[in-house]
Amino acid sequence: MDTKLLCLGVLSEGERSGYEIKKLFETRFRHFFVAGFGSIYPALAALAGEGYVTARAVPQAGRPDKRVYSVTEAGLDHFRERLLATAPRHKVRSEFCLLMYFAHLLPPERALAHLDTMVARWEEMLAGDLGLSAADEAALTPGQLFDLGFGRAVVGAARAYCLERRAPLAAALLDRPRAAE
Amino acid sequence: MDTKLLCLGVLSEGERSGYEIKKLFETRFRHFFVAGFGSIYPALAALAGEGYVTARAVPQAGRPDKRVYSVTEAGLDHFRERLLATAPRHKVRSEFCLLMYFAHLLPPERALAHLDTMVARWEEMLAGDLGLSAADEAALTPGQLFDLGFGRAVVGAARAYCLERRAPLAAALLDRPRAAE
DNA sequence: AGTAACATGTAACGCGTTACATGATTTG
DNA sequence: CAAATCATGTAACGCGTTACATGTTACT
Repeated sequence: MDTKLLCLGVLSEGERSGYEIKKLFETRFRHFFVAGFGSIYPALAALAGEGYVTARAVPQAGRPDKRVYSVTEAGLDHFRERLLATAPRHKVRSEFCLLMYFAHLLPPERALAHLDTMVARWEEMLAGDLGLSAADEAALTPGQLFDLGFGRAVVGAARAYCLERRAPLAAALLDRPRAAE
Repeated sequence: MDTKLLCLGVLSEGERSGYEIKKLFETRFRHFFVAGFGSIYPALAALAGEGYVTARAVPQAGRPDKRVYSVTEAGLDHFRERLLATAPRHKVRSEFCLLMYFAHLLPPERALAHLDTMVARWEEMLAGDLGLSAADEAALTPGQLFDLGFGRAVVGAARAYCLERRAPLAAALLDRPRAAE
């Protein structure tokens, strides 16, 4: 279970609640990892059951209690071991590419709208979590910095390619609109 | 089930056996979709059960029979409908980025080896399926051409970034090797 | 002699996604 | 007044991965 591993990893940087971990996933890891509450909460419960993390209830004014998790020594050891045993994979699953591949079966304006949607999403990412200032970057570990740059490079390339190819693609699709239904 | 959808898609370009579809996935779709036999064969069986494809046994000399599938009219309609209902998502799941993020918990040479592994894999892709000649490209639909370029742009950017950042990363990791165990 | 390629399938397991369930406070 | 945010969890379903099962031909 990868979610368990990543939870352990972020907890190695400091104690956090499940909700906070989710937020962190949405910012720092957004460009290479996604997990919902339905994965995170059970993962934390399992880690606690295995003795890799401990939970502490933190009461809050007018809010439900937070369950704040901390990694144990056994947890840190386990995390390092698992890291050493992890193979470097990098997998992409893209419905966007699928849609583009079969663009000739779609109304042209639909295909172009999909393209614009993706460009907008990528620009959001670049302006948001991937767009930190130089000052913020000074506080990062070499690895975190590497990941940040990697995200920028890859997402930036996707965006640039789509913008560059939009006009030629539009022309080609409108040239022979084989399937406007 | 996405595998079903993609199988239907490739069959819309012509009849093929499950084995051939797998080969096609490994070449044309490698950079944005992965599926094994364990997904493809059941997917084809399900599509046949729904009447979206028909199967035909092709005897072969000294080999087991091929089951060659063809898409039906209902199948083509269904495919177009499903395409129209598909949202453009683009998801990355990367153990490589995870490893880099926590590189400070790894022996530096291990982190760099992972990086080299990925560069080699990406170069293989660029030289292989993504590296067609201009003559081959003329035969592609606009969408196929777009995907090919997209793959080149994104994979190329990942490769270039890793090569560019290798030396600075190595220096930073060796500067304070916090966890050579 | 051994490995890779050709060829099809089943079954179990793991894991993630989605929907459901609940409830207070803050912001627009 | 509605929507978003904070906050935690369960359960079912879907789907993919992996391992198992079998057998021939061609190449090294």
